[in-house]
Amino acid sequence: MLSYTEENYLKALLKLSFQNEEKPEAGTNEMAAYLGVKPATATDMLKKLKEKDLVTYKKYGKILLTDTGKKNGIAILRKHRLWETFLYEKLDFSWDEVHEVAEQLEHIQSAKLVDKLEEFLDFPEFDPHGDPIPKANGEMPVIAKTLLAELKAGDTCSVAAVKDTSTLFLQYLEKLQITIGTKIKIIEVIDFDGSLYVGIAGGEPRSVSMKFAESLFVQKLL
Amino acid sequence: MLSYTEENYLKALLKLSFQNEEKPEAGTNEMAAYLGVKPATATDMLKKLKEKDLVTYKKYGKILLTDTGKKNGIAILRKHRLWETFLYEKLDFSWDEVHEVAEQLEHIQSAKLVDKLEEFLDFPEFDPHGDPIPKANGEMPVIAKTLLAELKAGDTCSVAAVKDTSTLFLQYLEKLQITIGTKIKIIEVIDFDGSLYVGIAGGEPRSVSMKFAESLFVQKLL
DNA sequence: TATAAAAGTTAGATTAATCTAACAAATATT
DNA sequence: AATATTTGTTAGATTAATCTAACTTTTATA
Repeated sequence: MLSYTEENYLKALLKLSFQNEEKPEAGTNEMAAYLGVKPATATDMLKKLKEKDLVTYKKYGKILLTDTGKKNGIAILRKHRLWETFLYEKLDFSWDEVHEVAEQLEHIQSAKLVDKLEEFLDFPEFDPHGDPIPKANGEMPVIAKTLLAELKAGDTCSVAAVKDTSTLFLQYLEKLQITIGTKIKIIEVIDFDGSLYVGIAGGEPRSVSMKFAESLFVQKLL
Repeated sequence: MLSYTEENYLKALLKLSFQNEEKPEAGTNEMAAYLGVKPATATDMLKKLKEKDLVTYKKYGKILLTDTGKKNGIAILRKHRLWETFLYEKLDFSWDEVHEVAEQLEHIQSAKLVDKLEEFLDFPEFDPHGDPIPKANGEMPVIAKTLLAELKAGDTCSVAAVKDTSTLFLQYLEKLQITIGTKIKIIEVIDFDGSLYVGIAGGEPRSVSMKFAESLFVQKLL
């Protein structure tokens, strides 16, 4: 049985492994920063996780999840995203409110609960932020991720997921009435600062910053 | 902010206060036994709870919840019973499965979650075991509790709640197809051993033990 | 390549919750 | 009332997760 804290470390390592496609390994400081603890604390926990065969790592080396570690991490991610979906769809939580509560709910231990919840939600494939929800067997659709910033003038796309899940960004999206599935047309790319002039769901054209365009995953439409 | 453990102590004290109507105060050993810890541990925690003004107690004296302590305890009970209702009604958990998971869910911190959950469940008044669910303001219907064992031959009643919530008893009830609201008619009281000869929902008459009759709360019907 | 900077580790301390063993107080019994 | 039993407390230790401060290793840079 994993402790609440151990689970958080595994989830963090999994998330970090997603962040840098090429290299799924993480560093102690990186991990500590992600979890909001000091590096010394992370080192200690790493030893424990290694003892339990959840990570491979040696002193001053990189950290990598073992198969078991990854399996556990994915199970937690699955719970997190199912709960987010529940909060958003059934309890009318807003986009930016779901995360904090799901952080707690993801640690509830009950295999039956997770599976029943999934069934109750009618086997959703994506959470409210557009991220894929792992299946009970650990499978997880890998989606080609295109940033809005990668598109060119004339392209049209549909919002697929948010890269930045900060409250500030999510609330800004809500204000712009952008949600998963919203259509965006790139009218012009401003080379000077990388900002885009876009049409959102056929509305009045407006400008969005490069930072904005790099925080949104989209699916290019024909 | 209360810790997970502190919350459990408050809930235990509240439950114990319900158990003995007349005297709502509890003893150290009683409380330790209820929580499955050693008396020494309970004493330590008591000091902490006193420090936080959640209980009144002095050395070798009885333990009593303060108003704040009671308010907190009721809030936890409210969450517990709402979650039990959710599991039972929405996720098809059985009577005897809900408790264990609700024990975990009751510690999730989010006022919004509780209130939204209550709304989602359409403001239920009783949980699956027939116990009243406290309202957001702490109000809780106090129901006159009659034991099945108190009735006489010829009486008819409707099952109101279970006193014993052990898995064994709940599964036995399920086997007998007894649930909240089931009608029971007392055909005969066997003075020899206190057992009852009863008709359950108009079915074949059968005998139930005194222990059984003392584990079920009912509402007498005219 | 030598050194400075960054990254990571160790040692020692702290806090919360728990335990055991020994002791003290209150209650019950003869 | 004296004593035995039950009930409750204290002291000291343990474990998990965290910290700070000092130290070590690796990596980057002049």
